[in-house]
Amino acid sequence: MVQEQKTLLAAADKLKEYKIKNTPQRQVILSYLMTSHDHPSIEMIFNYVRGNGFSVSLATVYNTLQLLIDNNLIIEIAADSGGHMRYDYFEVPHYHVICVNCNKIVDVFDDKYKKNEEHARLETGFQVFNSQYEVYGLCPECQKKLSEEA
Amino acid sequence: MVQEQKTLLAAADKLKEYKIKNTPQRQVILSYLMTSHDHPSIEMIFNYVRGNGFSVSLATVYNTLQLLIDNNLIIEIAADSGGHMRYDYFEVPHYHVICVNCNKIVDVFDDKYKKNEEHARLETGFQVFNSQYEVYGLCPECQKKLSEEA
DNA sequence: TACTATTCGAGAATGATTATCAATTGCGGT
DNA sequence: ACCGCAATTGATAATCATTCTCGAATAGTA
Repeated sequence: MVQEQKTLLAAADKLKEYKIKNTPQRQVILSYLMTSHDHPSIEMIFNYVRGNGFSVSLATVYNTLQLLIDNNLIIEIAADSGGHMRYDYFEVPHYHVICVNCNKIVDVFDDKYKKNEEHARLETGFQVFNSQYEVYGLCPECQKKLSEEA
Repeated sequence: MVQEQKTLLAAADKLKEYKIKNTPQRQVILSYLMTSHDHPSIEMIFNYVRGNGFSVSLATVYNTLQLLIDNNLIIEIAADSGGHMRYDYFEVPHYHVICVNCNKIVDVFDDKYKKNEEHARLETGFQVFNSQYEVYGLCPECQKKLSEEA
């Protein structure tokens, strides 16, 4: 069985696990998010689905992503200063380091920041579902580029 | 001297400190963010400025906020599921606990989460400017409301 | 006070997101 | 395996937050 089919099945399993009705569009979108590590934008997801021979509309991409967010399967990242949201599968907790110059997003797989969730619960009385941490700065490439310009 | 004038002067000082040209609009917007703890939206800021007898346009509010963000004086929070950004003065590090039901934002003044910035720097080589942490959950009021409905 | 670069502001333009609704489809029950 | 129906899809229109434009007004400086 080829890799593509495997990840489609893995996505189907995940949908069943979360009691989300399975459709081809949802399967492809989720499998893309589960395997890609490029924090895609809406547009990238839309193109990916069509590029793989499935029909899809923008409305469906938006609806599906909202559904996955509501189920805490993915998170939304406000990285792009151009107002483009980016999406990321979030089974394994990690945080994002974002370049304010080129908008690159780097994953750091360390979940220490999650420890604050318990503190937040005690402090506020909230029932906590999730949390996310973002670091903003200049990536090594942009540091070099900008120092050369100066 | 009345409180309002004091905070306007404080805002003017802050602008000078950051070498940002002082204008009435910027002074009022910054002073509002410095003193209010309600994480206002664009619309709230716009109404506040006009309501205090200053002329302002939406474009100016957007421009000013972007300027303050670029100077790390304030941060942008993607709290409102309706796509409304919220803004917060960020001199004292703290994180936000956000209710996914009513969009309420609660401040928690604990900067432990900031410790991860050093880790991010070592891990990625980024030059780190800032970081923010958000916790998502249900506030006590919405917990009660939703359990009564069920 | 005069100069100049910067900022302001009203409205237009843009573009991402949401709404609409008829046609289609997944899926539990028979 | 088939039915029936609730849920989903998708093309398009509608909405609305944000950005752009550019002439007028203004802040800071000498």
